[in-house]
Amino acid sequence: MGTPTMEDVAKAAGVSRALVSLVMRGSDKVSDASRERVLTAAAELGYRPNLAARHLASKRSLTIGLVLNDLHNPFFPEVADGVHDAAIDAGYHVLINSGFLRGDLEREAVESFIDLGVDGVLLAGARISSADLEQLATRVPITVIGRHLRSTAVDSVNNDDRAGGRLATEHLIELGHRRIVHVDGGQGAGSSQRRSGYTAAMRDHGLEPEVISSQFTEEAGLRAGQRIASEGPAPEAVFAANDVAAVGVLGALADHGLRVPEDVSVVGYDNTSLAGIHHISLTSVDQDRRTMGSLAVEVLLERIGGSRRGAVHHVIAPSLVRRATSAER
Amino acid sequence: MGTPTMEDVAKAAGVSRALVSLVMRGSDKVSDASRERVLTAAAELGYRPNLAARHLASKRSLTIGLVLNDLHNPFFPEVADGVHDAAIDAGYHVLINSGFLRGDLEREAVESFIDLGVDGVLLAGARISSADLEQLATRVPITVIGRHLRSTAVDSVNNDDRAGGRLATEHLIELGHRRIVHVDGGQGAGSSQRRSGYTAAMRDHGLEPEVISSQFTEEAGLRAGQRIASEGPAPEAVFAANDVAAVGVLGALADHGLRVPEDVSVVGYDNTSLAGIHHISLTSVDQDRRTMGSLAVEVLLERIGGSRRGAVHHVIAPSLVRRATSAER
DNA sequence: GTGAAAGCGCTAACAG
DNA sequence: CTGTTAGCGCTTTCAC
Repeated sequence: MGTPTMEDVAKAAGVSRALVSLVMRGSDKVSDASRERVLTAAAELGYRPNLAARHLASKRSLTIGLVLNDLHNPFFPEVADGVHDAAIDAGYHVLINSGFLRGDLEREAVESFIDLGVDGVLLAGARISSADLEQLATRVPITVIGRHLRSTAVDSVNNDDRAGGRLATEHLIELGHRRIVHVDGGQGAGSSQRRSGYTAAMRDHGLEPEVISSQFTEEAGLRAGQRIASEGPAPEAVFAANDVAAVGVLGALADHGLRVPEDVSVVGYDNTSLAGIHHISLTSVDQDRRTMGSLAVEVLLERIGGSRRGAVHHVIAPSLVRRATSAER
Repeated sequence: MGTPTMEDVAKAAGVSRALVSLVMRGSDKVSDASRERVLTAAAELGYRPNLAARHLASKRSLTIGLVLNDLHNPFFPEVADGVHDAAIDAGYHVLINSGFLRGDLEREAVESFIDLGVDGVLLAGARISSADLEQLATRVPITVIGRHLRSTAVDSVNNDDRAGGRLATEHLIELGHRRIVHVDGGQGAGSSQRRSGYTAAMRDHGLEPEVISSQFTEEAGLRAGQRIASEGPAPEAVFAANDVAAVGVLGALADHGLRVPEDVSVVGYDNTSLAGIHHISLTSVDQDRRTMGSLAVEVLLERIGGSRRGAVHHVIAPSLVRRATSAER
């Protein structure tokens, strides 16, 4: 007879189906004796509630969808850890989808989460357009992690990328560097703020900003590094918009015989596990990803629960972690 | 009136609900005129089929669940890429869950996928017990990636870890090394086969195997490396059971002033993106993760479709990728 | 506390 | 080709 249903459990326990439903949902309007009977009957039959049916009837799924922009960037797994912790605590399940670095696929991922009936969606490192985001937010509560928003419909949790960009740049300036090139993150989340923090810090110190357009991937960092190393004299320092790109830059510099940090200092962003690897030991701007993930869940659940109307935008302060790739001139 | 339902579309298009259902499922038993009417009505209303309802009624969800053992290990995202490609081609959605390196959590992840009603489950790098696996397989089709199985109920796609272990070891032997230590992967998937390949190769060449028990994490590799570097004279070479652990070993060796490959050669396993990073340039055993992911989807869909009864266990050949961490003695 | 009845939005025969 | 009729397994009033 296939997998047991609530009906089967009710029959086995000698009660009505509605009573079983109450027990399964942990209601306190059930006598201990009945609860006991139902629970043992359910255990004996190996009964498990059918989520699709529950969801169809109740309009809630106790599930949130998490869209990660790029599974290959170690930044995201750590966000996912924080999300999981907080979600489990709140009794929610988490389902993950990858955006494969593409805004259109992110949109699709969100849509399939909506079709699936999740109660809310978390977007990490989102590259999706603001217009799409606003539109999707009319259909499901959305919180974005790691991207700046001034939306009234979508909540966000982020670090202060502008301050982080400034932090990295001023660190290099303090070390005595004057010609500092920024390898930016293109359309990536937070990229323009990091760039603007860099530019502002340079100007403040009477230095000329020099930006190379790039992407949040090692591949793109490598290409940027090759340009830096081959076109004219090498700069004194490079600030890459994230760790993954910084690693690409490091590789290109090494290929061209440039020593780090003796010839060129390099700073990254995110302080991912990559930066901590002994052989890389990359100076990087840290944002507490785990906390951001947990905070995002809280914010999302507030909106799902309807305990808040307006949007909230959390911004946490980044900090600089000094390692071996940056040194005095 | 909330989100539009099939009923609304039928009304707007002036047809029956069943006809709308046929159109939505892409049936060819519909006149072009009707199809057109239905499609435009659906588009105007912004109608999207409710997956929970569809699933409840049809017993199929066109969704497969992918459980990744550890989001932090770059091995898994690449498997996920292969899985996604093949699944999309077949018209299936993929949902991801992390096992957080724990067998019990993997089990839970599978169970929640079952509750959700996925058509099949893919387990990558599974650490779950065989007994649990067999039990779960009675409830949903399961294919395991990267673990050796002799099950008749669960399919698997794997590389030949024993051959890979031998490959790595013989590479080091050919380079003239005699004292080669193996840092193993503990309970990790494929670990015991890699170890046995190592042991067999050593014995074949009249060498004494030396195994240090460890894990598939950088942290564990670091500890193993510290033991190797501090207890007595350093070995001539180390074969670590995966890249992540190898990176830990590299860090520990460097901390102790040992040069790689001048003092010690190091080989990893998986040939992940980590191994290719310029500053690491780790010699490693490659297994084509992307292909494994795609193949696993094919195998799973065969079973879901019922086109095969018995279990199938694919084994692909690994290959060695030589880089800078291994050199002649 | 407990049971009966209605229905969530969709698919799946089965007639016409 | 199109419409009718039953449910899928669960939640949710609403009486008892």
